[in-house]
Amino acid sequence: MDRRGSLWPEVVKDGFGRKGGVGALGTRDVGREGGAHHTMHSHGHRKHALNCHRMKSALFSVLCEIKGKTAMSIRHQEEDPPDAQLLRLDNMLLAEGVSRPEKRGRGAAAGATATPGGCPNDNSIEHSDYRAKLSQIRQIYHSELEKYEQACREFTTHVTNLLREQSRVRPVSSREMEHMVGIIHSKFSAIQRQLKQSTCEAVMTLRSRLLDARRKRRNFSKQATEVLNEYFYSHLSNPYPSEETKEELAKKGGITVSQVSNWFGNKRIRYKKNTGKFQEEATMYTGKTSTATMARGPGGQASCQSTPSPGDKAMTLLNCKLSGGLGSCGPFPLTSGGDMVLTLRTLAFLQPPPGGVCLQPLANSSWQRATTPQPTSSPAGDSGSFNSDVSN
DNA sequence: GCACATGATTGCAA
DNA sequence: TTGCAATCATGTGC
Repeated sequence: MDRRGSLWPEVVKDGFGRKGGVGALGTRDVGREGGAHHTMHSHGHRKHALNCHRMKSALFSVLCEIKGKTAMSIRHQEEDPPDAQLLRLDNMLLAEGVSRPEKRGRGAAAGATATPGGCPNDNSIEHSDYRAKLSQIRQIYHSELEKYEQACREFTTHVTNLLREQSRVRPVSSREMEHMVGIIHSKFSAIQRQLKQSTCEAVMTLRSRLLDARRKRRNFSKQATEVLNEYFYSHLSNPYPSEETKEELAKKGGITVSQVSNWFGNKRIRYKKNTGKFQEEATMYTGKTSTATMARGPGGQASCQSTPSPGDKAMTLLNCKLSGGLGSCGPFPLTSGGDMVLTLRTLAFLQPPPGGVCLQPLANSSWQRATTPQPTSSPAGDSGSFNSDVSN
């Protein structure tokens, strides 16, 4: 990263090595002043000799004349157009949260969550990785920027001092000084631009690796799947968890709320498409929950949302019966005490109320035929349309 | 390598 | 905004 080493001589050359006697004389003199080849004594002696030289005034006027000519070229170099690329880089670094100083906690996360396709609730490993690496990039960027700025300040002071020194033997206008400072700044800003560009590239690479790989997925843990399935099958008549429930499920499963939403979206549609395929799973989970309910006893559930509604169980049971034939229950284990209770509850539930009102929870299960209406007589083996049969 | 499972994304409609 | 449906892309078991 030794850009300073290559830049400094370049600027010096650009500033002092210009064609013409003035620059040549000045450079040589100043160069020696800054160097260690000559003693201060001999240096002062030369200066004195120069100032007392009888030709000094004549030489000075010649220098002024030449200066007048070179000033024109200076004028031509002024007023660079604003750098659009630098602006873009600045904007991007600002947007990525690199330009502004690092904030702790939420501030640091903001950069990551503002990304397209990023999930606001996503605390995945990838995102924490991203934030950590972005933080590293930010630190490097700021330390390098600080270094360059300091170097720029030092060098500007250095050159200004040299020019002041030179102004004793040659005409150095304040305009020329400003011009020289401008050159230095432009050189340093070129370096800064390079730094910004590299930083942008690093951020883009990081993003493409960790954030934009949106389709990267990992299967949920067994626990997460179980939590979700338990809820789904125990609320089969209305598998639409509320926001609070989603949060609860997310917490239980160690996943995000949006992942819970995705999962339920996928599950509903896949269950609806192929109910038969999910029979075993349904049986397993409803069996589980009913056993759990039995073990806990009535009222054992803290949340009524987690308690399987009779309608759900009835539906699962009927699903089972219809797919396996009314005489047998296929894989559904009717031998356990819990399932006996379940059957009784189901039968009790299926009793039409005195007012003759339709079975409410089962009516809710119309989600399965909400958008793709199922025919009243379903094909053999497809028990997905039984709800309409029952509720009718 | 293939088929299937599954989480994520996208476009659309209500 | 939410959910559905289709689709994509990756994981997994064989």
